Amino acid sequence: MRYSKNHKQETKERVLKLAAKALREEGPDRLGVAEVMASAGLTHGGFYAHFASKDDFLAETLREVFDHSAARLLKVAGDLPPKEALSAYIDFYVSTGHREHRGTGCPIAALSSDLPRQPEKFRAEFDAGVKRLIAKLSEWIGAIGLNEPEKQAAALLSAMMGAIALSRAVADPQLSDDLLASARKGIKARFGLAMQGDEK
Amino acid sequence: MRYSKNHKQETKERVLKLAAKALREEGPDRLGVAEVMASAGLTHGGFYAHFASKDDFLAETLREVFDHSAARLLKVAGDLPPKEALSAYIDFYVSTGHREHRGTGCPIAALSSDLPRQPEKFRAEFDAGVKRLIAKLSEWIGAIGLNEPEKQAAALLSAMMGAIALSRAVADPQLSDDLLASARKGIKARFGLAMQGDEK
DNA sequence: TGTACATCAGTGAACGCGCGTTCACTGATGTAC
DNA sequence: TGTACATCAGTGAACGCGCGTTCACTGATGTAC
Repeated sequence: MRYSKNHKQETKERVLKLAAKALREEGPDRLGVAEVMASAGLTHGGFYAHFASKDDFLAETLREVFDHSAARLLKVAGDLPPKEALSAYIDFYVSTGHREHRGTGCPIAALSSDLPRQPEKFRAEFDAGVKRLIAKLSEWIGAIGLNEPEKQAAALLSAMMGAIALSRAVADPQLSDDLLASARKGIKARFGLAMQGDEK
Repeated sequence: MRYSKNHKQETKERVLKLAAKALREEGPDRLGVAEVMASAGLTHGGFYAHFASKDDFLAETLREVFDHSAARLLKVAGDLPPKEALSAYIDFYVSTGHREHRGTGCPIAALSSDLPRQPEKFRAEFDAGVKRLIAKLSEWIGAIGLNEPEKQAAALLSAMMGAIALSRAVADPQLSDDLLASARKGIKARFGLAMQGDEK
């Protein structure tokens, strides 16, 4: 089966796109090579025509995930002035919608406790993604006049991802909802942001 | 080898104690039956004399972990008045010491992103542990006069566990340190608690 | 007090299974003539 | 324009390995006589 020039690359991108979702849903350990190839309509043998190893594949997938997340941030808050952007992103992040869609959400919230157990390549990609997000948050925080914006951005991110991670970890829906609402309120208050159209 | 009356129970407790550490370090999926038995000086075959299945074993181990965590909370802050207790516990939790010792730290921070992928039994044990901790935090928060103490306690816990989880997830030590310090500062400020002997 | 027996915590070989990885092969299509 | 050939993305059987689980067996010790 010989195909057009960029057929191979198209296949790889299709596999990566499917893997991006599966990685966040199942985590790096449970995500299987055969499974992700099958989801793309391929057999597992072809995997190594695209990736040198599962480790390499996971690192590439994580990069794809962070790229997509960064694009989404711009879509949600890219055109807004800093204060509104920060507020909109917090509302977008600390939400029941985000909680419910692990496969398309932030990889930091979905994979945090997997990271200490992953190989260096994966962790390096994770660090790069985290730093990119902190840089963006830091821009907004600096622009609204707060000091030590980088450090505050890191703390903000840890509070947001903690809220989503814990809201997914608990099985009790009432506790999960309350936790999310209360965390969002607390986080926004800390940055002097109003509650816009928020329940409670 | 017939032993004294409670020999079997002693063995089980020894296995659970070792598993408690391994569970937090390796996570429920990577933790192996044979491995934990070997760490107790036993062979894997004997495992099923103590546990009905790996799932049952994991749930029992998680309960053991939460019991130990609850005891530790009392040791750290049990005798203090509410405001000091809250402050001491936050300092204890959001610390580099806690970050560095996954195997003996809080299971919520160590396992959060594993939970959505775990069986119901494990998740039920996790919920029970989370609720117990929130109840304790809620007591302190209520006692210092803040309103909606349960919801605030849940948000507090999510901020604390997020700080530890992210500080472990990133590989860059500088970022990890800064993040922890900044998160601790923000969390304590939110609850009107002073920085006692804190760097910066 | 001494002997024979029953108990049962723990052993270790074996099982089926899914995993990541390898590799000889296939066969549709672009290219050369 | 038509035919022969080279290419190479993808196939599928096979590999070694570690996993959770089962089970016939062992042998030191408490108990019965």
